[in-house]
Amino acid sequence: MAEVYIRVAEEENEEPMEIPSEDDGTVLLSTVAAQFPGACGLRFRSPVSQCMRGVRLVEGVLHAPENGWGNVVYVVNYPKDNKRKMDEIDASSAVKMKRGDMKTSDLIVLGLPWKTTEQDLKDYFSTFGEVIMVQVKRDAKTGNSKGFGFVRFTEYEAQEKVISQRHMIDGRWCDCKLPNSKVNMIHCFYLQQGPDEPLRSRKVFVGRCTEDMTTDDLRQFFMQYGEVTDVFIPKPFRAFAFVTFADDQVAQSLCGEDLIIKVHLSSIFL
DNA sequence: GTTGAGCGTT
Repeated sequence: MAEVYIRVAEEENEEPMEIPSEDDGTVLLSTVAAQFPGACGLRFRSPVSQCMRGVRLVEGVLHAPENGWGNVVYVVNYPKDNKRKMDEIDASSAVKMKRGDMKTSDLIVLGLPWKTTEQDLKDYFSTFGEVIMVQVKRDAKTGNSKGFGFVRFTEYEAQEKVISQRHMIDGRWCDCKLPNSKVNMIHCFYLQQGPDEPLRSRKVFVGRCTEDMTTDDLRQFFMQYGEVTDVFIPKPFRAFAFVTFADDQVAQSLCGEDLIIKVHLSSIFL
């Protein structure tokens, strides 16, 4: 599919702005967010059903509806009641993504041979990029290696490459990972909450479902509120479903709402 | 003087 421009506006009846697609016909959410800070998705009015429909969003990539993007005006979705906060989050993450200057982290190196020294580590990892720190963890008394260590690169690209593969170091296969401490920090960043806060639910209960509702129906419907990461419908039919969003705030905002889905009325609870 | 999933004295 060739590059096209899709028409996007804050509201249905407002002057649309043309946003470029990628070579494969998809549109990046980051491209939309560059013009509409805080955007979390797109929706449009189906010419057939006259209902608003969500645009499929998977990991930041917006996918065209069945018959292509067409000439309809796409309307920007914002996280409900949370525009300001998302502005800040998106701005900071967008800057990091665009400039490619994501900060590197120490990486834990697991499975090192007992004999491996820090010089060995530096020599090995320097083939991936500039190394700014290596450590081999040792027993304080004996000085024996504990069989693991840490490494840090200057370039984020080198870090990604190193994490993505296994490493043969001095005759043993080793793994490089983000240390748990950092993984927790990253989780907190994406969940927009502190490490001590109780986990906020990203999943809503959808009551009064009808048997003709498919997971795709529910996904299409709820995408207008934010990125849907999972839809679960119990089998056999039990008249309810669970919909999980990428953003817990979207889930919170839908709590208590009554929504018309495929003509029927469903009630939303957490 | 050993070992083989894990998570960092400064």
